Amino acid sequence: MTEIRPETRPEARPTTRSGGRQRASHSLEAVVGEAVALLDEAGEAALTFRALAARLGGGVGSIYWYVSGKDELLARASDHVLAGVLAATEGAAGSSDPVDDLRVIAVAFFEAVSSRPWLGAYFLRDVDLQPNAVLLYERLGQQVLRLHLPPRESFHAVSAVMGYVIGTAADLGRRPEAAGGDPVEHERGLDDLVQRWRELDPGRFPFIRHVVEEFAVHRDDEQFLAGLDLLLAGLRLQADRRA
Amino acid sequence: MTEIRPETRPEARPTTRSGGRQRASHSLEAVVGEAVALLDEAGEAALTFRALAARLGGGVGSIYWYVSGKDELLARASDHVLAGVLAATEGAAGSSDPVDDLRVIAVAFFEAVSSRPWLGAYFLRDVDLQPNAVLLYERLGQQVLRLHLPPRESFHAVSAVMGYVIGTAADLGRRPEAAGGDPVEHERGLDDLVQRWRELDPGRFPFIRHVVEEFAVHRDDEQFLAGLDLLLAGLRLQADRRA
DNA sequence: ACCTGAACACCGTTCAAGT
DNA sequence: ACCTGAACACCGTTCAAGT
Repeated sequence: MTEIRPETRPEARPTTRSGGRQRASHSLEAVVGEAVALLDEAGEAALTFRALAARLGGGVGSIYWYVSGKDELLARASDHVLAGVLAATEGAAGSSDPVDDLRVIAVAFFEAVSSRPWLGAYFLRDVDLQPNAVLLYERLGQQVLRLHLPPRESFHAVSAVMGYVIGTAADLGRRPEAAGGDPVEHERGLDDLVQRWRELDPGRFPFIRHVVEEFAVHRDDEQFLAGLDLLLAGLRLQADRRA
Repeated sequence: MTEIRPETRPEARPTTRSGGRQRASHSLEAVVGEAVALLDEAGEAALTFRALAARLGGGVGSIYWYVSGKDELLARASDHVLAGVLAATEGAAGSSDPVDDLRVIAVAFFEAVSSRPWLGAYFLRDVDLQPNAVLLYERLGQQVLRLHLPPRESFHAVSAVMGYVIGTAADLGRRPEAAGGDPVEHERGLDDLVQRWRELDPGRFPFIRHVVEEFAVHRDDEQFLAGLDLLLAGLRLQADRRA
């Protein structure tokens, strides 16, 4: 996954005045960039106006000069990350199979969201603040366009892919290792759960008993891909029927 | 959708002592029930320990006798709602088509989550606190079991359906009318967006131009069903191949 | 065994005052 | 035009004190 992060950390530039006192100087880019850095390093709970201000080397109040509040900050942070997804899928529309291309974009999108559980909740909330989200929507859609489905089916197909990506990513991403939690402790908790599920009554829980060993060894990314491929198989079927 | 809510609002029972002073008396059921009522009436932001205590007619501290904190309260609230989904899908395993039955359960699940955007984030977070979530998972799984897929495919199929349901529901449910916002104002904002999208450059945004009129008239539930049917079509295909 | 509510350590947001 | 930081109105959580 391509990270969008300025090469030079956007430090607050202390403008030294003749005499002595310093004032920090920011920019929207610096505010949003540091917010994403804070989120990536320490998770959603760590993004505080006080913590962000400290990182920027200034006061809390100055952040409000650039964003109207925390909602807008997170909306912009979300779009900032999406710029990386767009960059990573720049040439993804090249293959002869539109569904394959759709898949590549969906995977890049998934990778960005699953390591950032907060992203899904703010994706495409405010179109004005999130031009990259609109571009990503359009890029997913352009692959579907090549299937020559009617508008209604085209709209539904892209909505379905986005819903699946965000839902699965948020679901898998909220596990401790994705946030700042201890992976070892998480692994132990998962083993405990598997052990208890192995001992469930097969009469009452035939399904869990049927899949528990798969659950024990599953990998999140494979689980995501398997479901995505079911969805895309359904889409292919629909496209073939229409053709 | 079937609501699980006690017929008699679980008022705090003031235990009158001879002499005069009263003390509220709660129960886990009352605490969780009132939490869900508060969430349903006024949204996630309204669920405050102070507001909940006032509703229960007691002090803030007493809530901590029943739950360890806000996370556990929301996990239990989530499971409380899921009891309704289970009740509503009690006889859903009766048809001759397992995928149809899977669909019925998924729809009931979707209805519960889309009107409660907070639910998805807490679904199946803590298996010990959420027996109904496990039962719902098992019930979805039992339909898949009838397709006689290998464990790995079975596991992936149920994971995919759950991911899609939660993702789409959270996405659609965060629109203002689902929370406590003004539906009229929301409608106006949507009209504005549609108008701006109609004027986008067709060279740069061919997909959005292709679907904008569908977007303008779309209904959330139909959008959900269309995507679900794509996923289920893929699942059917997989089951047929294996047979 | 269970309830109370003041107190604590945080939040996001505002705003008069600065430069 | 932009930055500052004290102040405000909230939070979730704790805990000594009650019954």
